[in-house]
Amino acid sequence: MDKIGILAQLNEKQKEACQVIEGPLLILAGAGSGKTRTITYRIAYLIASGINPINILAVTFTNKSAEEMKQRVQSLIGERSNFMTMGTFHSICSRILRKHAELLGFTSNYAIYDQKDSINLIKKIISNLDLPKETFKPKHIKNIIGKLKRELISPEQYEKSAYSPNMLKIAIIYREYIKYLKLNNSMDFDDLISKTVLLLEKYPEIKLYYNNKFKFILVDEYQDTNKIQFELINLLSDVHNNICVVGDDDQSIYSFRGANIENILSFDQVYKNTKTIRLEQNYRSTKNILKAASSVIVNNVERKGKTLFSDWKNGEKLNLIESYSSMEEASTVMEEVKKLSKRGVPLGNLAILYRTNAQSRSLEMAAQKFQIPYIIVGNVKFFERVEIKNIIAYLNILANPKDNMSLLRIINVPVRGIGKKATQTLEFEAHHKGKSILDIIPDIASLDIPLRSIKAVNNFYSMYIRIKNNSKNKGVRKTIEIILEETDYIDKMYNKTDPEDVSRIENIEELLNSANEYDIINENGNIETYLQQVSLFTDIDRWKEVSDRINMMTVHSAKGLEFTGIFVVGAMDGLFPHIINLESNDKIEEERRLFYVALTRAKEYLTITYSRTRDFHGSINPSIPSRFIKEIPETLFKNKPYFKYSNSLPEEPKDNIFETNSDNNLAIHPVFGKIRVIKTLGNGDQKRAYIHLTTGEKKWILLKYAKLTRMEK
DNA sequence: TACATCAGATATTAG
DNA sequence: ATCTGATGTA
Repeated sequence: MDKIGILAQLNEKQKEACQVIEGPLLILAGAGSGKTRTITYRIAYLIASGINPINILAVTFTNKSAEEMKQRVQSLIGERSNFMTMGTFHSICSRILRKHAELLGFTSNYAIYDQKDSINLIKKIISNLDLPKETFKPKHIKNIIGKLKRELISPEQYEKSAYSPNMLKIAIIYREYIKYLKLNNSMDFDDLISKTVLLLEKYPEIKLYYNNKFKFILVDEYQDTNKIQFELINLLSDVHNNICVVGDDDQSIYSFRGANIENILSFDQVYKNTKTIRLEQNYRSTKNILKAASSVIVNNVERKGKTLFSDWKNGEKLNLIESYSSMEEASTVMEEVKKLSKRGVPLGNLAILYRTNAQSRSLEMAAQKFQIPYIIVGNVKFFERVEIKNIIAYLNILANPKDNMSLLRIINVPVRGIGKKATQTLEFEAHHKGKSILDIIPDIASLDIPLRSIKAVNNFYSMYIRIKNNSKNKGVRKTIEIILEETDYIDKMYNKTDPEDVSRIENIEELLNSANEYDIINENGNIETYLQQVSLFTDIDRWKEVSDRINMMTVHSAKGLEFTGIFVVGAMDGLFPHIINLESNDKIEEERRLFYVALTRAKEYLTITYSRTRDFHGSINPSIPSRFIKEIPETLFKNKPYFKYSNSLPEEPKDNIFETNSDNNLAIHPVFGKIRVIKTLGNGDQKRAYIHLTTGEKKWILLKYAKLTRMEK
């Protein structure tokens, strides 16, 4: 397709976006305004204008969207597009780092640690330093370290700025953490970007090389970039200044990952002579849905402000459904799903969106009860499942023998008689000598380890060597097969009658399939590149829209997607907006943006549901509808008035608080009917009871809100 | 060393 | 309700 053909398929604003080729360009693209379309056509237009695809860099939010964009550009201008560079910040950086790892004291086969790996490592460091893990919570420390890395603050700098003893301790943990990663030739997610920035800052010739390579840079979802990502793009675009960013300040939802909304809000001040284009025509949603979404987002103060319009029909009004419990809510949603499905909407065009992953449980149960095929995206992430991580750990030590973390993970998995004592000695010795554990295993005879374990370790080592030799140049799938065979993994680990185990085996099979796919696509592939690709893969990347399964995911995962029908469930104050973010206006505004993202995923049908009670730690708490629902004009709803129950908390019963004792534990519960109290916990406001329902089900309830009446035995 | 059992803490979102 | 880590037992 030529330039004219490309432009012919766009509206005026979109055309304009294509034709600004040089200099900084800010595209403010509202929800559903054809953003992806504009970006792909703009890239095609650049290439059609004679720009070499090799000089184009496009940064996307997920690997999946990079892949899709590549396909679409290719269908517009053909095979030439293969020479572009496209990917997420993390994947692009990991490719750059592979080339230059030596300059930073790593080798190109470095391993990438995910969140869990990092936290495990921090846990270990904290216990090695004999620090109390109550004060130094590993997850919290990980967040602090991540933040420091994103701001390029070294442990030494942090130490200098510390104003409390705990901060000094954290500086030490941070220092140890970096040391350990380097010793293991490993990087965490934050390193991928911050080390690339360091590389470009430190080596002007490398910076110049990439500036000349990536003469045209495009960044999607710019509202969710953070400081270090800004820095990276700034460094890469320094010479040519052809930087095009696309985003929507109303959809900035990743501040917890350091996303800085200021990046987009002040882009035109940072980059002089910025051309700004607003895409305000919405092609996705019906007028009613758009109105609802707009009336929510106008309540935010921190925004550039834009008005979306649509030529589409008004469409159906929104559905608002109230339930008593999360189970009832989930069931009602499934009934609605059946209705839409009967009206001809394929299940694959529907999505249920929720604020927290934990909410997927009741939805999953209801889907099973109603026999509705479903797919849950995210939650327990595929590559974080134990069975997958273990096999990946075997691959890791083949690719990067210095990776002690992976070695320790599998040295006794499946169990082979190498216990705590033996691994501790190995670890201590390796640390002492500044070597990796695999390095010192040949000297094991000289260590203070019981003979039985020495034998086991030696057996493990010779197995490792066998796997290493047999898998040379055999492809990833074959390598995994050899690992499974040599370790007798499936037989030793799993019992084929246990349904949990069956699904674990299925996951391993899925891993084999994906490895096979990798082998086919990458003729010159190897374990190292496979691992780097895989460790940056997410569930949304793996997700394939299938026509006959309903999609369930968090609102965050749904970013960038669209569906014919959307169900936003759990729209309660304290859940959405989440209780943790009620403390400040900034945070509530982000929750509101998140709600806005949820609503704007819908094309034709939008249902919002909430429940009067909320499950928490197994107990049931009262709750009220989300404040965001109240920001939607009543007239946009099918059903009104929309609060069946009163808008306040259920009244607290004064007299009927049930106290159980050993000789009388039967009661009548207002919701569950006849129950047996098995045990009670806590006191006063926190008193909870573990009850046995006549259905055989057991659960926790909060006594404070349960009107219970004593019954004779 | 391996496995069972129990107490205690604990869930926001995610590359 | 579920997960983790500590303790006890074979």
